[in-house]
Amino acid sequence: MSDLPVRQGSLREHNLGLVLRQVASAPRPPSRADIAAATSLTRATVSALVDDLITGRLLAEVDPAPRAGAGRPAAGLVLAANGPAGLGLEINIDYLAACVVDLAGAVRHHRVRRADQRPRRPDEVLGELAELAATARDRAEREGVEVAGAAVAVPGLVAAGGLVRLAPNLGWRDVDVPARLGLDGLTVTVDNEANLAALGELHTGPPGPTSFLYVSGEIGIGAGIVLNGALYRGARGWSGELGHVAVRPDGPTCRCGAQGCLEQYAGQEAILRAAGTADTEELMRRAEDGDPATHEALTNAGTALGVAVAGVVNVLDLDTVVLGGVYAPLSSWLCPPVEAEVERRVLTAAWSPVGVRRSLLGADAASVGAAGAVVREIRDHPARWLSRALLP
Amino acid sequence: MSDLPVRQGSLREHNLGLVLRQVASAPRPPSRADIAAATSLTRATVSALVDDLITGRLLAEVDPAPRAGAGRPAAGLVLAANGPAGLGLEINIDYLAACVVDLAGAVRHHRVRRADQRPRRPDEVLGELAELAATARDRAEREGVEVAGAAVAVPGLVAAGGLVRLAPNLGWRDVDVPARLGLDGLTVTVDNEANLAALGELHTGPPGPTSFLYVSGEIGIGAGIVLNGALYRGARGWSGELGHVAVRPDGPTCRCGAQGCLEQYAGQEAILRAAGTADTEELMRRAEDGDPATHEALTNAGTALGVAVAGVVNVLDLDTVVLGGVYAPLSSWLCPPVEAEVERRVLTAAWSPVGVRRSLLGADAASVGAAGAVVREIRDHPARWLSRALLP
DNA sequence: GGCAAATAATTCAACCGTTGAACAAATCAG
DNA sequence: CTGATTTGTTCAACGGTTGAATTATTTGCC
Repeated sequence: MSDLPVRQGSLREHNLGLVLRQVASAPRPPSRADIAAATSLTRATVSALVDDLITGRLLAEVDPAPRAGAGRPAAGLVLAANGPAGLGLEINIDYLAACVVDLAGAVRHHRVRRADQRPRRPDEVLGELAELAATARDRAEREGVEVAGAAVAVPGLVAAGGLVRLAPNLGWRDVDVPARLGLDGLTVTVDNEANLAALGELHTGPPGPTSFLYVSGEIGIGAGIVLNGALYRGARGWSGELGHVAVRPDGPTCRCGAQGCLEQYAGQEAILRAAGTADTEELMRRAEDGDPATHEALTNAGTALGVAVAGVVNVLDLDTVVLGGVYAPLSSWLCPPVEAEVERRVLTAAWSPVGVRRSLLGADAASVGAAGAVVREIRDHPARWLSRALLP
Repeated sequence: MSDLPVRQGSLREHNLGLVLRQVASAPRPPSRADIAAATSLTRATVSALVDDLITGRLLAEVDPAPRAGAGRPAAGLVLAANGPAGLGLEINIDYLAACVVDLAGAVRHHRVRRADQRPRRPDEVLGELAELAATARDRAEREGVEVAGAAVAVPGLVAAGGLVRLAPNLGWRDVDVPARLGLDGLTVTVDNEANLAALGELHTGPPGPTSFLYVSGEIGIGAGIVLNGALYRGARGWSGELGHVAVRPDGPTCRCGAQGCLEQYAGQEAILRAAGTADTEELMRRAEDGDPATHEALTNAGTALGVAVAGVVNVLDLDTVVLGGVYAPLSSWLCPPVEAEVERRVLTAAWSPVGVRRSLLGADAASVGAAGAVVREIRDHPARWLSRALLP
């Protein structure tokens, strides 16, 4: 219940977004008349709105598709490929990533630099990330797309203004990411890695479920929660701490101080320890070779994960669970036990099944999701972009 | 992202609601000028909107409050006490209830009829509830308020259209409540008891937290989830099954088939069994007398509840937990162990505390919340009511 | 007691965005 | 070439908000 007054201009803002989303979700380039029919706006209104969107470089006309029957050929409308684009950045334990996604959702640039970030100081890390960002922006603008904003994915808790309150596995505390990145003139938002990955998953591929849990397995275990097509961030923005849900209340003590946290059973380190190896690549190989000890370790982790996930699904009534991060490549072994626990423990599972599947985007989910979040913001509120785009 | 077109009339609809909510949330009757200042609408616009709302019997003018200084006295605006009202009904294991709440939120009528509903057939129960509803409606209309709709609180899972899919403790399955109630001409909605109680809690007293978990302890344990001031119902409307969250994955078998569900540790029957009594009144007496066995039973139940609640808070980042149902009168003994577990297990609790408190409305939460939900619907979408009110 | 100042509410022309109908543009079928 | 058909634009009308001017009603002061 947004308690803001609504003036005449708000009509325009809303309907601009409506038309834009209509183009975005259409299976083939729609005509102005198609949009009018789909939205129940008038053709006159749609024409006026489309004119604004074309001059604002958000839409473009394409050659008329060959039509059957009589009538003037329709001009197809598509999201502009040379309009504004989003810059997505990711800081993770063992790599940095940058990518550019255009308004149509295409990944125009993507680069990952692998290195353990834990021994480095925040300034070093952010300096290198700024370099990655600069080259990504440069490449993109040489292709004719203008980077309109940036989003940074971080494995930690983020407070208002982009302050990283705590990133335990990086050893960061109270780091002001936007200030130290220094991307001049670009608005920079910072968000939890699981949140942005969940958004990436939400907007990738054909329209899927609009309420789901994205579980991001890394050193810690985070979760992004999408409810009714919108990311839920929590009362203070710190939702998704799935790794510290209790699986056994009197289990081993976690580094957070509590006992029996999920992280102690299904965190990356716990799985490696149980499987008797120190390397995820090696774990994958052993699992593929059918090593029994590895399979047992993965089944136990999946069972613990399933207990925690079932609790969340019981409370939130979600129909889909997506496994991402390091869980994605391991999903063949993790999904079955997770599914079994969910099936057993979710009250409503009997008559409405809960799907458990691996992430579609895999390791790129967070950076692509971050860039996608920037363009999605423009797509949902085109008026802001239009008023800014007309100044220069 | 509501994908509906916005026409001129939508402006009016939104701004009517805006003005109405402004009056509702003001500490004292505001003038038209006050509303204009608060909403940044023009005084001219506010006047026009208020005129519509007064002729629609949603607002009323009161005598000007004595003002300091010069100037024409302002006419105060209040929510109409003789306008539309909501009828709230509740079916619970051991009582039926009906109440009427007017637009201003005042409880104009309230009646509870205690009797064990478990041995009775749904038709009998709904027949008696219809009687209660009829007298409530009669009383209300004799006072000059028009009952505009009804909402029914049920301890079970409700599907679209008011079909009670499953109410395990009543022994109901697939009962079409609106059809069998037969309140002619009244739109009847049905919802889970915990959901409506959570709404009641949200709108009672001074504006409180907008994201919280309402825990309803009865024979089963349900939860109503309020996120950002709105009830979250889940992907299919079956959220809040807190009672079947696993506390100990290998604990005793629950009647749902799974093991170690919270209900087995903190359900009403489990508490009574552990305390060695069969009656809640007796339990209360023993607790107040300081009986050690009773205290231990309550502490153990509170600890189990705390483990489950901490998991939910970790995932959803809520700042408040409200204990309702039978937990409300027991809250003196339940809150401390719940708080202790939340403090220990919620990662962010260290720097942003989570409040645990008893329900303000107590046993009336669900019926009052149901009636409140009806008037809230009118308050949030006054245009619908206005267009209907002008017909007769 | 009368008058100026102050505040509340209403009136009215102007403006903005959508509507609906009329019209121009572009193609196909015969 | 002509009529049918569909797309897209133009334009007067309409609904809703704005802002300034006007009316209404009180207090304070001489």
